[in-house]
Amino acid sequence: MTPSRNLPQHRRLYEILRKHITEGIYKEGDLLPSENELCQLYGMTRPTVRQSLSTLANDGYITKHQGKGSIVHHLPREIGILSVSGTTSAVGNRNLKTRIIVKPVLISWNNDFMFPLSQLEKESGCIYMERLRLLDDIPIFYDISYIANINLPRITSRQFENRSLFKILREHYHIEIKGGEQRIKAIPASLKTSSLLHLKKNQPVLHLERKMVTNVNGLFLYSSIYCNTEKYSIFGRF
Amino acid sequence: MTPSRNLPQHRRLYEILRKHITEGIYKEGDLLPSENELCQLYGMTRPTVRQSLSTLANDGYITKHQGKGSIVHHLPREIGILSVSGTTSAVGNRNLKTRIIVKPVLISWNNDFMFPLSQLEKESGCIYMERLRLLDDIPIFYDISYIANINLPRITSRQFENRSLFKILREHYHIEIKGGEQRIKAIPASLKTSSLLHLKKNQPVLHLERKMVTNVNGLFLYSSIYCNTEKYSIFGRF
DNA sequence: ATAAAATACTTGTATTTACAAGTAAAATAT
DNA sequence: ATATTTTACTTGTAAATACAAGTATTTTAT
Repeated sequence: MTPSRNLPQHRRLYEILRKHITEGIYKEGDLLPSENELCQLYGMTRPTVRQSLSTLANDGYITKHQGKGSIVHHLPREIGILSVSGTTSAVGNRNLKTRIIVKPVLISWNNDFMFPLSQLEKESGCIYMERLRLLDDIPIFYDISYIANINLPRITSRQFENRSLFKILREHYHIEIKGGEQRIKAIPASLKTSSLLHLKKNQPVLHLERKMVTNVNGLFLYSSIYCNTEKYSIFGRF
Repeated sequence: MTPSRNLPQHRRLYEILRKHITEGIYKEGDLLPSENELCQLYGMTRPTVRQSLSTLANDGYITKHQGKGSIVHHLPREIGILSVSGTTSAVGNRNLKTRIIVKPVLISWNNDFMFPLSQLEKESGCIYMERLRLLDDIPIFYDISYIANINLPRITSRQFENRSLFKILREHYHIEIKGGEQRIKAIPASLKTSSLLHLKKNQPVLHLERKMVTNVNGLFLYSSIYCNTEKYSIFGRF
């Protein structure tokens, strides 16, 4: 069930603390146990514990302060790697729904795909899907996903409603997103995007093209995302 | 001159390698010297060297591959922390200019500033400036900067033309950007932004609101950036 | 009561040592 | 010649140890 076995120790502790933070066991502004306490608690040495904390800090879950401790933040990191933050009110317990526009189907790659593809990817074909994601019943993201069909049995027949694509890839295929790159533009809404996102034609829309690197060698996830940023902003740390 | 003295060793090596990468001594795709070679070259032990490389990897300058080595990338991290990548052609030797719209002046903070401010910041007043940044003579960024006036003597009289604000802060005040957060939206261009960015009114513009954390406790940099993304995209790694 | 100094914490830096695991090239056997 | 195995590299993980430096509290002196 849990993917916690046969992981390196520092990674195990990272996952434990990350879970505790995202589940709210540690709250915004709380101090994490000190490094020495974590050593005792989990039977590790300080360099190992420090490696976990260092990764957490890099991922924005904590900030470390010499002489003081590690302070918890748990704002971002929802909805895939993207996160939204309300411009008017706080985020709060968001009511997020996913609606499938085009169910996962196997197609061949477009010739002028937004990112260069490897030979293996081209030969494998492409799993294509379109989803609309709503926050409090307001359409926020129109998301077109592309995945190379490399060792993903039965993926086209899975249920994606109200479930994160990333969660499914993680739980069923042990695929983790390690990072990636993206290009961001502001463009006028096309007829299709404007109708899906409940906007007028030519209203500004945020367009992201992203390539995500996974823990599986040669397997990347691609997506083209159109965002309605009228009421919400894209939030990010760097 | 060089700020390399009395830095920790791992930081020193980080700065050296970063410089070599950005100056093109190591080229895209090159392998960095192995960890053991770097140990010998710079008289450090492997954990120290590994810490430098780990930071470089986190910052996107290299990717590490077990059994192979560390591969150099030197795309991003220009123009402040932002970076652009051409949508039509490659980036190449970009011809970047900065034009001052409003010279640095000391003002008081706006009451409904885009980020919450500390008491110290409010009391210190605000150094305000507006700049326009052009790539190949095309206006790309209209950049409004806000800095709390905390220990920054003579900053309002400095030359900012064609020089990065970050470089000046780094060289003259030893201020380094450690990270930050940002909100991104697509909005219609106002009259002012459209004229500055050579766009028609109501054309889509990318709007960033960012808060940057520095190595100086309590000192943050804020900026509101309007981007013309007609020909260029914002590029980022995550 | 107030201010200064000592203290007990915290994280930061750095060395040394050892073995595991992935990669690529060289040596060997077929 | 080709395939296989070995070898020599690379980075990854992990422990044990030591001291430096920043922070906050407690104690002490005024």
